[in-house]
Amino acid sequence: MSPTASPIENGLARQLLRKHALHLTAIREQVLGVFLQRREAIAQSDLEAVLGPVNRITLYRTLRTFEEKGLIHRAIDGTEKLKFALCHSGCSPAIHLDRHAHLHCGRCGRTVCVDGIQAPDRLDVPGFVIKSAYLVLQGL
Amino acid sequence: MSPTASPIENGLARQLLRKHALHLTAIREQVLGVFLQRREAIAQSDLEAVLGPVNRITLYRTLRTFEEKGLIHRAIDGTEKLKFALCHSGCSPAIHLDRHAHLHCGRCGRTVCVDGIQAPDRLDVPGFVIKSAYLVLQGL
DNA sequence: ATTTATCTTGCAACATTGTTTCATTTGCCA
DNA sequence: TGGCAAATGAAACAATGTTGCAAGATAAAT
Repeated sequence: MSPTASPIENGLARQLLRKHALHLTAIREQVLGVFLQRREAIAQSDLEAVLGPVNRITLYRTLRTFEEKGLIHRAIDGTEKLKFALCHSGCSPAIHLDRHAHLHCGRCGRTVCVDGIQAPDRLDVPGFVIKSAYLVLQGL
Repeated sequence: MSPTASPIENGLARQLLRKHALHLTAIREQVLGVFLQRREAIAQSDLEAVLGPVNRITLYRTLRTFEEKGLIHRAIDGTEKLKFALCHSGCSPAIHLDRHAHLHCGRCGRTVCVDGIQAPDRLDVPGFVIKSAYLVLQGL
């Protein structure tokens, strides 16, 4: 029994996978389960720690596939680690709306999303078209 | 003759190094010269491309030293590459003020700083203390 | 100018992460 | 259930991050 398994998240995970035309496999369910449970930015190494001995390459490709299909997106938090976070409803495979703030804690290393604070969607810089915006706040 | 050498930048570079109690060496002058000349976020691989055959480890440590001493800081631009940008006057070795916007161009890959746009410095999230804030805008 | 203490460099070596190819296995649908 | 497309895992390699240590360079004192 995985420490992250839960009937509710598994159901949601299956729904999501089906919705995005992805095969239902063990790792995908597990990974998506973690994202659904802990609603924060997660790095591949975090997943490996939680899920136990999973294949590194498969996990790598699982994340890329999820990103490609629009289930998750990259979450910038100022660390060197690449993290991913669950997409909200506004995301499509092509365009990721990620204007909300990412709070990165320098102490615990976690990164949580705060929807209340938004990055600006307009700029007075001519010739620059915003595709997406990130707001990263470092603190404790 | 390095393509990045210029008497003005060299002078500034030496000043900066002396100010931060760092030994004056060839690589440090060169690296700082590039930062001074191209005022945008630069990755180690960019520097290697510009400077030619320099020692990878030395360059790595040069950047870390500069960061540690408060000459440069990490610049987040949403790519997986770690980039650095020159510190402004408001930076100290301990605290990097980096509230201004980073515009990252998905086409040319460059990241430029725009001081006019600032990330918020206050939050209505209790228990979270902002140490630094980044605003990343992706576009073209 | 020489010496000396300290900082800096470069080599070697290793860890981690990113990435592709290809054969094999698996999930899904008719 | 059979077949096709998708997904996995092994192997292998590239790129990047990181440290210890000996040798070399710098700055400051003599």
